[in-house]
Amino acid sequence: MIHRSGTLTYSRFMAMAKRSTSAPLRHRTPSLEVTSSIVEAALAIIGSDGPDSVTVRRLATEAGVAPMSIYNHFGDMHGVFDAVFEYGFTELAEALRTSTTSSHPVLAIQEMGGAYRRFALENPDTYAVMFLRVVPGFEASDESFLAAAHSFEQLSTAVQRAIDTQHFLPGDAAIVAQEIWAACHGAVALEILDMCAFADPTETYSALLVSLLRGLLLNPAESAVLA
Amino acid sequence: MIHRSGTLTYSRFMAMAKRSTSAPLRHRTPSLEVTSSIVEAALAIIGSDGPDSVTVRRLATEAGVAPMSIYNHFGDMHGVFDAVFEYGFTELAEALRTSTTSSHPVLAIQEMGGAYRRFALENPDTYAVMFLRVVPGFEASDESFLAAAHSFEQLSTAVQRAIDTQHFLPGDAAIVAQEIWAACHGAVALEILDMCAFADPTETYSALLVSLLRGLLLNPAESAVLA
DNA sequence: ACAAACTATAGAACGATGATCCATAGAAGT
DNA sequence: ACTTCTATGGATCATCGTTCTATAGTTTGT
Repeated sequence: MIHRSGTLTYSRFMAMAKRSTSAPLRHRTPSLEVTSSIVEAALAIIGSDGPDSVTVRRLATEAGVAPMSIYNHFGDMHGVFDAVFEYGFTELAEALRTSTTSSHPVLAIQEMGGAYRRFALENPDTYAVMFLRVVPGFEASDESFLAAAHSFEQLSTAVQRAIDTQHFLPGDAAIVAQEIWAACHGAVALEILDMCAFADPTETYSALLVSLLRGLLLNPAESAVLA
Repeated sequence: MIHRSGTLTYSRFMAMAKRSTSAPLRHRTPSLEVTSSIVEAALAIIGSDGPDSVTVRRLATEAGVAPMSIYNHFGDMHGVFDAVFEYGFTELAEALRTSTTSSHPVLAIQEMGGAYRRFALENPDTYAVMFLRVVPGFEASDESFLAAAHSFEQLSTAVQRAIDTQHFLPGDAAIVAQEIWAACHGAVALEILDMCAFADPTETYSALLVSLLRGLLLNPAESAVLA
């Protein structure tokens, strides 16, 4: 019986070529590079073709690594996504940290909100790994949640400052920060999902920030400073 | 070589039993029931084991239907999820429509926000199909988006009323409704994803509604009526 | 310097998945 | 009653994550 062969892809060609060489000639990637090259390849695939396209075989090919190395270094595919998750939140924390140019506590939060959306729109698929359930069965590890918590702290301290300086109504900074985070996430998520059919996403986002911040102000009249 | 057999599940037992019967004895499900039974089975599986567990074979088994019927009726698996998507938004629209008991326009919106969260928490996995990207590659059809739009209209008309009665600041009702929707979705999404480590979700949600509505009020002092 | 422990390698293999094809036969419309 | 439609059940395909195997390159301890 003749097995019907599929299309001849480049990887198949390479596999056949390697098989035909008489000398074994295995190349071994240095141990320290393996982990980072796998994560970088994953980020590249996520960015170009989306998280669904990150398969063991393709990831190994694009990282220049054996499929088994993924299991050696990350346990399973979820481990790779966990690394992506953690990396994403590290980047997000950095983006939030460097976003505040204003000395005004409320304006600083507004700028932070802008940086949040910018990050999401620049890395929509990474954002989807972090905040949507695009990877079936994946749940972030405790260590990765620490990175997420670090992102949250950036906002939380800014909120605390706004409360301490009596710009915001007195209250629990954690709850207020969570309110702002939820609002920003919701707007960005709907935008990425393309569920803003009836309103311009950019306009909605800035309006939402202004509305929410106005509601949090001790003196709502102060909202005039919010551009 | 002895093939190591897996656990003997009920479906396996049934499959073996069927295979051993000599008479064909096919039963045919009436055409009209097939579609609904498939969707109902999908909803049942989603509710009990999550969207990932909805496979062609299991869905066919639990719906009492041949695997091919799924393709005959829905084209592919995405078609089934599209039906779930549409059904979910139909239910959501109904939940929002029947939620407003108050005659006060702003309180009505607040009640609607409560109904939104209640729906999401009662059907978290259906909500995930609607608002998270839990089904790889699935995108809702245009018809299903109409159902989603109908849900949005419930909120949009309530917002228009709050603007017309001069409770809210003057502005585009679509944008304001989108702001509220985004905030509610964001809070609920983070709660379902269990990313509210530092603040109680229930407290955060009601606080977010109050803060945002206060920011939207023509006279923020009126926010005292928001419980 | 040499031996042992570690781990990356290629490749086959397994079970489960979505999807397609097929001939048969029951249900529905004329 | 006859024709058309379509559900059935089973085989089949490619691809997926994962595991196993033997081999061999790298690192480390003595």
